[in-house]
Amino acid sequence: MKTPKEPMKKPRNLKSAPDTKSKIIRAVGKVLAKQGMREIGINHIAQVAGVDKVLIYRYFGGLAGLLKAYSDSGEFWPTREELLAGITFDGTQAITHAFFEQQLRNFSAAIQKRALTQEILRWELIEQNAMTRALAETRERQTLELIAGYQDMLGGADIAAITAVLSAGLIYLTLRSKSVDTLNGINLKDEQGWKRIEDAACLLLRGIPLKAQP
Amino acid sequence: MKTPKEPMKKPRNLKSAPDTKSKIIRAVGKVLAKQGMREIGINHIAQVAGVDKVLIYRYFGGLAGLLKAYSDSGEFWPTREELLAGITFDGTQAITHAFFEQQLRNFSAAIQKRALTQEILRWELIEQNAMTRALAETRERQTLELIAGYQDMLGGADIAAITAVLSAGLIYLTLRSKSVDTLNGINLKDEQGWKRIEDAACLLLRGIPLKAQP
DNA sequence: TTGACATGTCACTAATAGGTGACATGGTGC
DNA sequence: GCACCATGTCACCTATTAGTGACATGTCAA
Repeated sequence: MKTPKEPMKKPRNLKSAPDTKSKIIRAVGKVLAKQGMREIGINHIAQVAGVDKVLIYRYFGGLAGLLKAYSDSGEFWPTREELLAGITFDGTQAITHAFFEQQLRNFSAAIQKRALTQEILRWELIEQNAMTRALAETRERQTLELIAGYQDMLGGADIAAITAVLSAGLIYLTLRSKSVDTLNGINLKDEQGWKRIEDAACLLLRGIPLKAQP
Repeated sequence: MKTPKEPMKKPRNLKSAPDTKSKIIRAVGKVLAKQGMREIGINHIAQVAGVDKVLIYRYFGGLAGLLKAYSDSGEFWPTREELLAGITFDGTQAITHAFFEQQLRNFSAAIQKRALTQEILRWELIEQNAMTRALAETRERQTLELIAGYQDMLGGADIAAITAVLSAGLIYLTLRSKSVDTLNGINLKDEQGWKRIEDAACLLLRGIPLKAQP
């Protein structure tokens, strides 16, 4: 038996629902970045947001709705511009291996700096929910758009599969780097080790046959 | 208030500790394979094993000890023989790209058929515990041994990094295939899609410079 | 035979999870 | 002024979690 508190100690701010909703959504990001998916739960989010959990049910219908709302709220994947940074390509030159190599290095850097994205990628491996599904779809669409333009610049190689293998490799090594220091004797926690990895990926890239220049 | 049961309904089998221990350890594998790491807990394991959870504390000291015991109990990683299956190599021939390609395909198949290993790999991305640490160490040692012999057969390429990238790619795509149907437009749930992936990886492999034959 | 020990059963605690019902309060439209 | 409704607070529920203490019973050694 608990002794009831004096009700209404804090006067609520009326008409503050949008503010409250945003506090809740931001709390999802906070928890995800700091503790990872394991700590995502109604009670914990409510506590971090400084909000009563009942409001999560009222405003988002529950955890699933909240996650969906969260996934609609931010930039979780490298943009096309980010991937093409440092590349001058006007569409008229012949495509070179260096063109792909730069994108690969940009991709690697982009993934590594997004701690939140890494958490979401981890989550996607464990379970499906409204959020992971929505994000995966968006990503799939963006990637397909990007690589569609490259297919006929190659000498018949399967650009989708090549991209899949290499980006998967970089993603996995990035995710793994949080929980382990070295893999195959490579230090995943310093720049030197990552240079080895990216260099290796670029070397592999050289196996792709490009279309002969016209 | 619960009504106390008649004590000792089931007569216990005396001297059955080894049997009980084994039941508990097997339960870890069962739960891991069927429900994944999320369901690994003292209560659940005890229930699946059909055993009182107190015995887990007594015999293994808790969850950590149990996981360590489990990790010592099985084959979770492809053996050297499995990787080299279908390859005839007596150490005297010059090494070829086909040699590496076959190993890559063997590795891909080996990972894909080990549902339990996949769960453990997922787990390693989420947390560290006695079990994941022990398994990762064993794996690291085996891999280093295997590739050490290859380094000087190559024309100066970083075999450790290349292996890391490609196997990481295959692992990630395998793990991802449980929760998603297509990635980059590739169907991860049928053989055709996996043929595209393995072919792409083999194509990449062709970028590695081999040592000129003497 | 007796006593120590290994094995196993059960009841219990404390913490935390997800989820719901009741209610106070203040702004808004009538 | 009055009734409605959005906002917010709180107390409660049931399930499940990890972990511990108490005790019954069969086996084995002395």
